Amino acid sequence: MKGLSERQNLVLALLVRDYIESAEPISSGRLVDRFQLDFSSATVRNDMAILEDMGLLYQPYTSAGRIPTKSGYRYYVQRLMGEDQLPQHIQEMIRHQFYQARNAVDDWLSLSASVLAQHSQVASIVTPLHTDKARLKQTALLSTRGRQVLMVLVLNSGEVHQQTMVLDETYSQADLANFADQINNLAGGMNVVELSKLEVGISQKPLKDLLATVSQIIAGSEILSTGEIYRDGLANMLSEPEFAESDKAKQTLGVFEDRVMLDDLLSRTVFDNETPGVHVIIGGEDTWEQLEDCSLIIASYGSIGHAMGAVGILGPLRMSYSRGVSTVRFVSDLISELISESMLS
Amino acid sequence: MKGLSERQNLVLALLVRDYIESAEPISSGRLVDRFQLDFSSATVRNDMAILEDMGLLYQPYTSAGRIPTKSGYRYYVQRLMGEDQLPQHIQEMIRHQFYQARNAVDDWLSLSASVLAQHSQVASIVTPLHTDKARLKQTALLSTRGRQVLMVLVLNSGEVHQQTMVLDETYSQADLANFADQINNLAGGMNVVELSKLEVGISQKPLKDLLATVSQIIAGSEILSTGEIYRDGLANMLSEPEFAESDKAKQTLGVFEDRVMLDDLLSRTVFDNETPGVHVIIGGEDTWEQLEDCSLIIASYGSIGHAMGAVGILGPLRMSYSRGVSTVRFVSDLISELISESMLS
DNA sequence: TCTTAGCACTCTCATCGCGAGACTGCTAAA
DNA sequence: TTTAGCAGTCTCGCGATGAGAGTGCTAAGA
Repeated sequence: MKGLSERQNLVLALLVRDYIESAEPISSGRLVDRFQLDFSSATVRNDMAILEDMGLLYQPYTSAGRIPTKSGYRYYVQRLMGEDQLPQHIQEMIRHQFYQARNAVDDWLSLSASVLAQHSQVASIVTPLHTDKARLKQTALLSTRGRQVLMVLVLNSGEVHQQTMVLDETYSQADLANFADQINNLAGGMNVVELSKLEVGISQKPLKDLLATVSQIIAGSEILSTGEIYRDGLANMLSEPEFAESDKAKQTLGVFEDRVMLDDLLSRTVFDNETPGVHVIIGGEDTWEQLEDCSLIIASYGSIGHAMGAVGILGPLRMSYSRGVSTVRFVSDLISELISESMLS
Repeated sequence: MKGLSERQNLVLALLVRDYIESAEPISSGRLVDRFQLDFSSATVRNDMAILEDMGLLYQPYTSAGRIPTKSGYRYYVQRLMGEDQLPQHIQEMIRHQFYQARNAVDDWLSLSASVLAQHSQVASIVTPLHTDKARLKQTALLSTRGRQVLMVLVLNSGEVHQQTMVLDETYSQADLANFADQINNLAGGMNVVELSKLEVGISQKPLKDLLATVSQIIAGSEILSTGEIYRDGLANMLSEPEFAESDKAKQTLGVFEDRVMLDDLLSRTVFDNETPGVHVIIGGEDTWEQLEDCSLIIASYGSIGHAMGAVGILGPLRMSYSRGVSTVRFVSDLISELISESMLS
């Protein structure tokens, strides 16, 4: 992969950019024309042949223009693509939208999905907050109806969970407040493992059940696949010409609905990686077959040790990577910022 | 629309059923063959010609078989289609899935979306609970971090809302519990209008802000377009042959993402109608253009006066209406039942 | 050694024509 | 009122054809 000349890099970069715009195989002549190159189409043709030998380009058939291969895109993203920042006025606009939203994580996330879809013109995916090692911070119990109570937990990450449960008998709100206090004193600051040890020693009737529910909720919060995934912009993606045959469209749609795959993918990339920042996954990188014809640009938000989640976009191989990367980076940074602000205040 | 003979009704019914299965124009001969009719294809041809004159069928081109028109489907659904119950063992299976889920409305709804998609083989839509006239039942305040507190409201419908807010100074959990008590005493049982009157008379610093937030949340809960809409099974729908050209697919996908339209549609049908039960909307019924090539089967769940929402499925015109209606009916009844059980217990 | 002009060659794509096949509509008889 | 028979019509698939686009190669020039 070494030894691409300056000019070959230029040819590859221009070809990728042109193809991303036009969605048609790019010919040597067209490249020279459009970009006013000061060398001839024959020269470009020679370079193209070399790039093809290296597996960066291919021809859909003899004597057609060239199209980037997955490796071609990867090379482009890693070495040739300059990342352009999102224009200042668009940044302002997005910030404004976020500040107008209610001060709630859920709203931010669904807004993120819609912002990403709109500015990248492809489909977006946003996973909810998820805590690595959840510890109980605060408990509340509210009577709702008869023996049914609502338990609300705040975790140390700031994440909030709620669950209704039915107790053995009817208690007054004062009793419930008392139970909540006891739980906070007994179990405050504990994680799942510590909770399960604690449970063994408790046998009083309502408290035992309540603690069981607490630890069930906290355990549940540690599983990645919790909560709804926010999605938007599917229609954007389907309007791309590569999804004209509905086979591909269907396959890609499947990805969108396949939580198991998404979870696997996220935990193997954004969450499992030392290098933070934006990840670009091109054509499934030979690991996820269903993603063969798609690229994914994802980043985590939140902070390690506290609650985390992922935001990203899903588009055809032929998507605007520079735009995508800058949009995803901006949005993930923005949410992280908002969340940490809301935690500190 | 009067005066269809017994045999013409039969021909129409068989044709619709056959077309729903095969997705191909149905010829007179085929009908006689497949259903062992004891009259000839020429007779069927005559009846078909009459049905076509009445606008119930049409030919895509001269000397092709026939396809039902929207009116044809409507006639079929209203008069000819017997509704078959979901088979007993499938009912059991679905019930089982629901009882295994956590006892939380959110989980039931996302499960409903997946069940509907799976059993109807088209796409499903489930809107969250929504209260008609929300009244405050119970409040809790939990300190999360510094001056930030989490407010949790239970409405008389059983619906739960939460919102974080930042107070003017830091209060202890005991103070907060005290504030919550005050709010419950002052504002318990009130709706938005009453709350806004109450607010005028209050000027103590934290209480005033807290009450403002309460009424903001309750007001928010009265707007239909609140909370995530659960969706599933898009891939199912795209695999139908009518969505082979991606134009239609894209249009239909748009419907899926267009909350405004969905809200309009739901409020004009399920929510605004005296007749409860399952509604079938065929081809947008000349009101919603985007739905021209789709049918929608929807029903409300919950109960009038308490919290309500809608469940439904979205498929091509050529979908199995009998299956769809019975599935939607079963699921909506089941959720209603579960919700009212969870309220009473 | 690198670049470029020129040219033959290849492959796609749109178009056309044609024949087979599928159904219908009509007519006339039962 | 139903039915058999038949002519007529329209789609669809197939193969041929020709234009156009773009390449690879060769040989000359820098």
